[in-house]
Amino acid sequence: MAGAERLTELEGCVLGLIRQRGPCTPYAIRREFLASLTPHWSGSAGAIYPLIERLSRRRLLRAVGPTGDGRGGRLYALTASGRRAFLHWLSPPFSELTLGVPPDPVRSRVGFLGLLPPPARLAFLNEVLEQFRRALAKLEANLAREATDPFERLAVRGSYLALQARLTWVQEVIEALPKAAACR
Amino acid sequence: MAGAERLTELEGCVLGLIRQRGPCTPYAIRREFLASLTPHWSGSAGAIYPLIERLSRRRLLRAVGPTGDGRGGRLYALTASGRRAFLHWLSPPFSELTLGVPPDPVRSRVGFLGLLPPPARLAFLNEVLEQFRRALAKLEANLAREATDPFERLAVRGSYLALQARLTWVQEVIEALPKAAACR
DNA sequence: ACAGCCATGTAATCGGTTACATGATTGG
DNA sequence: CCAATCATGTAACCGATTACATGGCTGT
Repeated sequence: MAGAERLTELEGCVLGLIRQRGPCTPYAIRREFLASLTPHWSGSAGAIYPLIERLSRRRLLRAVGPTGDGRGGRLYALTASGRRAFLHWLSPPFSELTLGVPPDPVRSRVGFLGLLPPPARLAFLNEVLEQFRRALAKLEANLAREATDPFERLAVRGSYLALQARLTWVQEVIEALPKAAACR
Repeated sequence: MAGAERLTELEGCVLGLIRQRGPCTPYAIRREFLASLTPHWSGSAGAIYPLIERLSRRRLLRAVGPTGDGRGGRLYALTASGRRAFLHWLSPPFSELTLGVPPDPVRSRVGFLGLLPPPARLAFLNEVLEQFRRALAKLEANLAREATDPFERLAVRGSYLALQARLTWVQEVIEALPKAAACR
């Protein structure tokens, strides 16, 4: 059973994108990440091209033809075992890392807020609040505009709700600020 | 200006922990991550010991004495520039990566849910739902029990709300399932 | 005393980032 | 036609992971 090792999160996403969109060039994949709503993956060439190469050597991807634009690029598609590997990545059971509370750099910092001089705490929180509001507005616009795949839409809705939850939480922290300062 | 390069997320957290708890051994730091509510950092020895070493060479940490347990371990504390670097990490302005929507492997997968055979979709979502409920209960217990630093508490509250938001979102996805299946 | 855990590391590997190189394509 | 951008890569680096090695401490 070839290529049966587990997939990275990024590898799973790339397989999924190619499966959804049909045969793709590496660059088309890159663009998805470059335009992505979450900044977590840079979509750097140094990530994508070697990844495609890797998955090709594992026979999960296969070049299925030239792009035709004279740049020597090629279209890649999933093989049968690629489809299997993708479905396996997509389906339960999931690891703790998949299901657990995702990391949030703002949350980490709030945990250390007591180490900031009290006046700076409110400044921190207000700054975060404003940025969150801005991001939320952008997401709203995005949700209103695009008519994509219903599940992609639901995923975007997920980031919207996540961001909204973070926002109300920050408001809660602001309100708790005097009390927190007192009990230090 | 020595050691003025940016800190990793993990480096920032380690500095913060040592600042909060006072002089620490590397292993004490490891335990924090091993017991952490979010599984994102493993707290592996191979991450922590070299990190402490790195920050020491950058003069952000300094060994301030032996542990006294005869194992040759040492207690580390922040230097003056360590405190500066930490405050800089902790304060605005923040990068896009810090403020943006954090990654969520479940969310990624939901975006590809249309590629799963329809009966498997509900199974996926129910599994996630159950796991989230379980995790939520654990977090509740944790919030009820521990009387820690108020800001750490608020951070835990943040993960609670994040998890809760994910849960209600999954329920929303379940309800949207028939409609989504129809419009494929 | 000895088994098992605590604590401190090290080595190999791996996936992703930044930065660079190169040629094709396109717009003014 | 020439500059800017598109597209395809490659090289060096870097931080974190897993797995391993070693030795002190502790409970029975």
